[in-house]
Amino acid sequence: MNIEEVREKIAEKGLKVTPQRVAILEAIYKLNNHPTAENIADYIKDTQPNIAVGTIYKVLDALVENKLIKKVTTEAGKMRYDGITEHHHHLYCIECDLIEDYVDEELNQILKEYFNKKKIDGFQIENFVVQINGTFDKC
Amino acid sequence: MNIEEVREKIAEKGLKVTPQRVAILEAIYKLNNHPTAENIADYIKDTQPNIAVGTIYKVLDALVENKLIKKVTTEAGKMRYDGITEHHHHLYCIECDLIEDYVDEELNQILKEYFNKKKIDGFQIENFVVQINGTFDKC
DNA sequence: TTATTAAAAGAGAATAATTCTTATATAGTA
DNA sequence: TACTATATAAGAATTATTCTCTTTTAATAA
Repeated sequence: MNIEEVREKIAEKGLKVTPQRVAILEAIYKLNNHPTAENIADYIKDTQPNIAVGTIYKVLDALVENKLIKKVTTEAGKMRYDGITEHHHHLYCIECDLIEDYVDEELNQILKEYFNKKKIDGFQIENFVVQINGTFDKC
Repeated sequence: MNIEEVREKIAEKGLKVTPQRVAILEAIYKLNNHPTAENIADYIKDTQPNIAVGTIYKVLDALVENKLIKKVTTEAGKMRYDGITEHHHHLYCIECDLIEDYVDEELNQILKEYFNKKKIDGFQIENFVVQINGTFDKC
C-alpha cells in the first residue's frame, strides 16, 4: 500500500485529500497493530510535527464514518483503530495490550450460517465480531 | 436474587461485605442492563447517598477481579458492567446505547468445537465473546 | 493561473470518565 | 471489646476525547 493508494482510498470516499489524513491512514496501515490516537501521533510526528490532537481525533472519526477504518474497543479504556476492513476477528492478550487480527473465512461461514438459521427475535443483525481472549505464548 | 445472596457472593470471594459493595452488586443485578458507573451511582443514590465515585470504581474493579461481574466495552468510550457470569454474548444496537445479552448454548458449542479443531498458533484461548451488532426493531 | 469557498486544521480550553492520594471509618477477627 | 487490615470519603489529578473559534487549504471554476 503506497501513498498514492492511500490518497485514492480517501478521495474515493469524497473526502478532501489532506496531508494529515494521508499520514494518519498510512500510519494505521503501517503500524498494523490497532494503534491508539496517541500511537498514531507518535508515529507521524516527524512528517506532521504540528498536527493538533483534535485533528487526529477528527480525522479518525471521518475515516471510521467512511468505513476506511474500524474502531476496536478495549477494556483499557482507550479506543484503538483497525485498518483492515474485510470481515475478521480479534485475539486479545490478557497479559498485555496486544491485539492481533484473526482472519478465517471458515469461522465467518460458520457464524453466518448459524445466524441465518437462528433468527434473533426483534433484532436485525448487521455484522458480528468475535473477541477471542487469551494469552500469546510470546507474552 | 435477594440481598442475602448478594452478600454471600461477595463473602465467598473473601471480600469484606460492605454496604457499598452490596448496593453496587445488587444494582448491577437489578438494573440488568449493562449499566455504567454513573447509572449505578444514580440507582443507589437513595440508599448510599454519600458514596464517593472513587469507591464505585474501586468496588467495580474488585468485583471484576473476583469474576463476580464482567466489563463490557463500547464504542461510546464508557465502560459498562455485566452481572451475568455464565458464558454468553451481546447484541449491540447501532442506533442507541442498548446492549442485550444473547445466551445460546448452541452458539457456545459451535464455537467451542471450532476452536478445539482450529488451534491458533502461539495463542492459548481463555474465552470468547461474540459482539453482534445490529438494530432492535424497537429502536 | 488565480479567485472562491466549503471543508479541514490549529490552538488550546473544556469536558467526561476514571484514577490517585490521604485521612478517616469499619468489617472481620482475636 | 479492641485490633488491624482493608475499605471508604473527599476531592484533586490525570487521561482521553471533544469543542469552540480562528486560520488555512484543497478542490473547483472562472
